[in-house]
Amino acid sequence: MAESMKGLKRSVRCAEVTEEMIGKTLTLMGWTQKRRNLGSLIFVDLRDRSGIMQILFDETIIGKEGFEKAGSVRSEYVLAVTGVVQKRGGAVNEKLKTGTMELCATQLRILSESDTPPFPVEENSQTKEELRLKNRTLDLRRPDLQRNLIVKSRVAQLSREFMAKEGFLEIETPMLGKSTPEGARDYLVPSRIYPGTFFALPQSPQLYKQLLMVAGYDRYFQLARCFRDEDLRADRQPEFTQMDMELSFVDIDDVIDVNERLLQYLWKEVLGVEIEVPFRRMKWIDAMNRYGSDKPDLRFGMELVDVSDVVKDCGFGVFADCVKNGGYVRCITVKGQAEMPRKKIDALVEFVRGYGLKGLAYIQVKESGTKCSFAKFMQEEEIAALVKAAGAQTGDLILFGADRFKLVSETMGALRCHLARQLDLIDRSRFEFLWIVEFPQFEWSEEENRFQAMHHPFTMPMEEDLSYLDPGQDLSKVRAKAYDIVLNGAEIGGGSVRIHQSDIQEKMFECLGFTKEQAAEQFSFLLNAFRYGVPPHAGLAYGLDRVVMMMLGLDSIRDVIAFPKVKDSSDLMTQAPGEVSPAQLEELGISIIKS
RNA sequence: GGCCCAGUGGCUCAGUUGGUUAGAGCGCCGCCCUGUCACGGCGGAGGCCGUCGGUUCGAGUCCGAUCUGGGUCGCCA
Repeated sequence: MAESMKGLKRSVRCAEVTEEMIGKTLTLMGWTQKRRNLGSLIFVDLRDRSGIMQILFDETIIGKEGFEKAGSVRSEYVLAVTGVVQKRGGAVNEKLKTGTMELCATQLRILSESDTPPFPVEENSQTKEELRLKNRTLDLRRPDLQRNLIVKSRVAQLSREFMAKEGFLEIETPMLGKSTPEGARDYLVPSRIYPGTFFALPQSPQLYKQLLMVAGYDRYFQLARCFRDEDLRADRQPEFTQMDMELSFVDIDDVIDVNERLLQYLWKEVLGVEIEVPFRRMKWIDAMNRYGSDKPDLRFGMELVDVSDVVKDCGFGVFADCVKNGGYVRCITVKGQAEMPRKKIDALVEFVRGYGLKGLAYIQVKESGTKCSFAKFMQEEEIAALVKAAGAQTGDLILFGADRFKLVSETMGALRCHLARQLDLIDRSRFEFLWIVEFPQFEWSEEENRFQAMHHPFTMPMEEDLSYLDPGQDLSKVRAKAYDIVLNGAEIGGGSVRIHQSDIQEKMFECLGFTKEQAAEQFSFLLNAFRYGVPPHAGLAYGLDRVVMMMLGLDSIRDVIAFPKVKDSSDLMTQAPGEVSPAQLEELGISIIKS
């Protein structure tokens, strides 16, 4: 039978008991982690979000009735225990903060009983995530998830403090907005007043924060919930939080400066880690060439080498033809892996095929001689030239890919990361921050057969490239004043200097294939606002969840979100999304087509 | 939408080339135990192997489909 806590007040959290409290009478409340019944002594590990405190039940002290009650306690029962803090009679438990002490109970109340939990509530759970997510409240009791969410709370708190000190105002922007054509799929919310019309949940507060700059708020900051109806990944949820900011009268360096100091502050305060500023900066094109990624992991080397020039006239048709057709041949040298067995190499070939690369050629620079997978097409000197160009030494394995720029670069970049993980080349304790700058303004969309904005249509082109900002020019030459902040191979944030001149904005829409009418229809509110005096402005947004995930070295974003969605964007715990009543649908003027 | 991995008692797993009553550890239940903290001892309950169909004398084990979860490509301005 559950008892009331009437008349009791919790003194401290379980692991907040200190040795100074020895001799004092305290009341602790929490969940039963473990019960050890020795017959005439019962030990209970009482747990709350602070940690664990051992409770001792001794029949000679608590009496027969209390002792019997203690005997009925099971895992996850919620207890209120009053007792005296004392040194442990037995050995000290080094694993616990409170391991030298125990609470000798004089009174016990069972505030709530518990069914036997479907899986153990413990750190480093081995239980399948599906079961944990179905019982998320139990899962959230686990110390590692509690730590993650506590860190996230602290990051949010410290960011607010820091930004306030820097003169940023926290201003909320709407959740119910207007659907915009480019970008991710929107989550839509039907309007009841105007049947057939819809609000869209924000993919980011982008336009609102620009309007706040136009309105003169100067420096804006917000922890903004954002929504994107796209497929999930280990580091991507449809619903996430941006740490979003925008500044007026600034250029790139001002934004970078304040953000480097913010990150430095967070890492110091949360992890006690000193990170050096300024961070390295790398041009997008260099990142693609050297790492095959716009978010390179700098914790290890194994850079890509372009050997297109070396092989353009070689006998191996795959390589030579690729280069002749405007493609590239790129390789990575894997130190000390010349003896990698065929089976493992085949697995790597399978890996790159997943990215669309047709194959992987290789050279094994062995003690006994060089073994080349395409030797029959090559002269010996040609192979030697390749080995030299790759910078390989005896004992190394060189892997080659050949294809269009983007495909071969990104695939070899992915292979680089894959191998680093497989060969355990990554120092998990390091934090390698990096700014990627000078992104292309436009990206060619095969699907739509037109250029699209790589960042978004409000991003300022680099001044020196403005002459190319014209539908008649080669738009691929335009670079953007955009920047991403990358940490250990993950994009944790990004932003740009925005266009604040209507003529450039109009050109931009023109380049993206918007007619004047379309632009006006979609963005009239922005364009109107821009008629009345726009300050130069720039901003940046972090994925808060991802920042915390990287901070803690976690592999899954679900571990920093209390109630995450699973792969198909549903919620295993609430079963959302769910059907709604016909009456609700009718009110909204919506009919469902059953397929 | 494609590809890959997993699905066996409450949990984590093992199940040999398809062959008699499907195993282990933990957990759970009962009894015993004064210093445990992975407590210990004794005893016990609990699964028809995600689902459907097929091959076979016979399937957890082979084949097909499907469901669920994970990873990934596409997608994510």
